[in-house]
Amino acid sequence: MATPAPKPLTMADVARHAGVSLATVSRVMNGNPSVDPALADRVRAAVASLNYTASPLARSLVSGRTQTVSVVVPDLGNPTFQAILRGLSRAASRSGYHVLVADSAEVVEEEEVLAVASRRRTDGIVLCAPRMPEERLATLLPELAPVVLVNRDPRAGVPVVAADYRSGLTELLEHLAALGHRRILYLAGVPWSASNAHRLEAVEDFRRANPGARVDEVPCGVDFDAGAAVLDDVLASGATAVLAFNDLVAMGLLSALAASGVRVPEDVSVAGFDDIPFAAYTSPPLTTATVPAEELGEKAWLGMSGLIEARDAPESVYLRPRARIRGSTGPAPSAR
Amino acid sequence: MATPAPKPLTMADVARHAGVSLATVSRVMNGNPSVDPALADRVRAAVASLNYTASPLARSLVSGRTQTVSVVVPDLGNPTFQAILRGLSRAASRSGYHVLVADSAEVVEEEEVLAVASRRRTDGIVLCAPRMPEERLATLLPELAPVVLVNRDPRAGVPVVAADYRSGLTELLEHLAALGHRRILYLAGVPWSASNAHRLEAVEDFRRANPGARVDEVPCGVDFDAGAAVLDDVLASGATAVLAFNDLVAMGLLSALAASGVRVPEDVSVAGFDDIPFAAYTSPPLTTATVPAEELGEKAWLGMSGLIEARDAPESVYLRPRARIRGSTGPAPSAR
DNA sequence: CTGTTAGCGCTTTCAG
DNA sequence: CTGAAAGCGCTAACAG
Repeated sequence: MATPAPKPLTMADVARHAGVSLATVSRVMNGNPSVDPALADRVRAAVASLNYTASPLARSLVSGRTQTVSVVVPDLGNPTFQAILRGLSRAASRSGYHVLVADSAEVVEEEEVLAVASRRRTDGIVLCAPRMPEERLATLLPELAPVVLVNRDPRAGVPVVAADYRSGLTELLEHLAALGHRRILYLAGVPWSASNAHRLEAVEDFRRANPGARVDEVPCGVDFDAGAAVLDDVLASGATAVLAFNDLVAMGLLSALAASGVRVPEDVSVAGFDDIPFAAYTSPPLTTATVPAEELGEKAWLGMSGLIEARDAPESVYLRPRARIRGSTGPAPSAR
Repeated sequence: MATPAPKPLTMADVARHAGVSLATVSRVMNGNPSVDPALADRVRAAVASLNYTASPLARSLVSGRTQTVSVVVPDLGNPTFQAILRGLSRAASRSGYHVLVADSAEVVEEEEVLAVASRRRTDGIVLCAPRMPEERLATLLPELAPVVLVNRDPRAGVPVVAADYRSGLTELLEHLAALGHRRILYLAGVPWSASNAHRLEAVEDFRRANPGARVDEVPCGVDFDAGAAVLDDVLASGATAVLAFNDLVAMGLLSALAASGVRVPEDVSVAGFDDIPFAAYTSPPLTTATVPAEELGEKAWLGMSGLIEARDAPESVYLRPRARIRGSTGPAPSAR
């Protein structure tokens, strides 16, 4: 019963149907006011009766605009990027734009290839590539313009949308200090990522301001497994509180801790970062810093749309995470 | 310092540079063997030295293929759709395809508009529209072909990729029965969704097979809040076990239960559905049924790619969820 | 084997 | 105000 492919209509069909020229149809479809109302109506009628829609492809080819933007993320399985994509996608959609998404599967080389390939089919690209080395990024950028960077260090000419990880971690550190913790462990993420570097700055600030406290760093990954794998280091460190690189790591650690009978927060306090949707539902609920990832996505679209429309200057945006205190952090154990 | 937009090269530039005709460049770029190796090399050299890439837009216009597929989901914030998108995106990427994603924000009308608009820019569409009424879907389908449906009832001519919710729920129900539960509550999701209907069938099967047991249905939503909101109904029902529509609902209920001092599973057992990545990390860990959503995404791509290449017949795929028993379900309380 | 010539479906001068 | 005509950048006959 399947109709044998109702070959899509072209503008010529409409023109014929309405008894006007191609150009007139085009004008009407683009809302060009310089068309006789009577003719315009005839055209609209034809369009309606034929159920015609212009080929986006053809109009893109001539106009040079695709009404689409690319987004490249390292992992669609990461709640933070999911939220960014969601915010971006909904915002872009409101402006009639489409979103082409690419998941680089955490492979940096792939990231570059995808970005370039993806960008060629769209009007601009939002790049989430936290671990791409600065140099590569620098050479890549001209090829990608217009581009908005997410969670990278600021640079001339390219708007950046990022969370201020430094102040977020500072709040968390101070929260821990106020609870009496003097031995703190920071589970570092990807060493060469901007957000890790900023967290490290916060750690430095804190050390300077609290000479009596000690903060150690342990290299760690960025996901569940990484958090679970670092259990022994945590136990051996003698720290009374640990700051995980992100919520995923914290949750991995939390479950490893629970499995080995260590109580949280009685024996050790644990804090995450990002405030992903599930952070409130762990046991105990996770203390963390809220990163409004969805808003980052919206801001990224704002930046992108600014660049595309060449409206305003590409202004960078920094969102400030706030400490979100829940049950996984508590007073430092006195007896030690 | 920004280079003033290095207007992208065209094939004509390459042709000139290599001293050949447009057609020859095109042939070389498309790996057409009927080109003199010497010429071909000259062309390749020109392409390399100019760093030329063909315009995807132009080649799409003429070839009628965009190397892109659309995906429409009701909510990019839902872990199940996230996983589907991830699986699909990675699979498509391996075949050199791009993915255009649209989030309908749970608005059914929007779903149709997005699907149509989105589809026009791609070679096919994967539609996740669980709550779209059958009739609307039926009229929409011809306009969208080729299309792969996710989690919908089978139909002629359109491949469907779905989880077998019925057998999944049956396993869960039997697990509960084996634990001695005789009063069970099912928190129903969207009434007119196929997956809800199938769960209801499982409930029916179970009632027939277990006349001594009682299963009641309570209408409910599909997210955290819906699960939390249904707390009073759960308490009032006198049920010793509740089957949530999905993990999100189960988690919402879990936290509401915890907040009101009801112990899980001692006082009441709770099971979810989907086995989202966080289900293992709730407290207690959530008993659920595993839906391999990422695999659904991969299969969806397989189906899509089959349709596009007109290779194999569009065979539907049904993945079978398995009960994943964790700590949130336990023996029915004896005293009641 | 290679170049010339039509278009793909639409926008946009440029005349009338 | 409207139509004819020239492309956008590329592919695919169709001749040589």
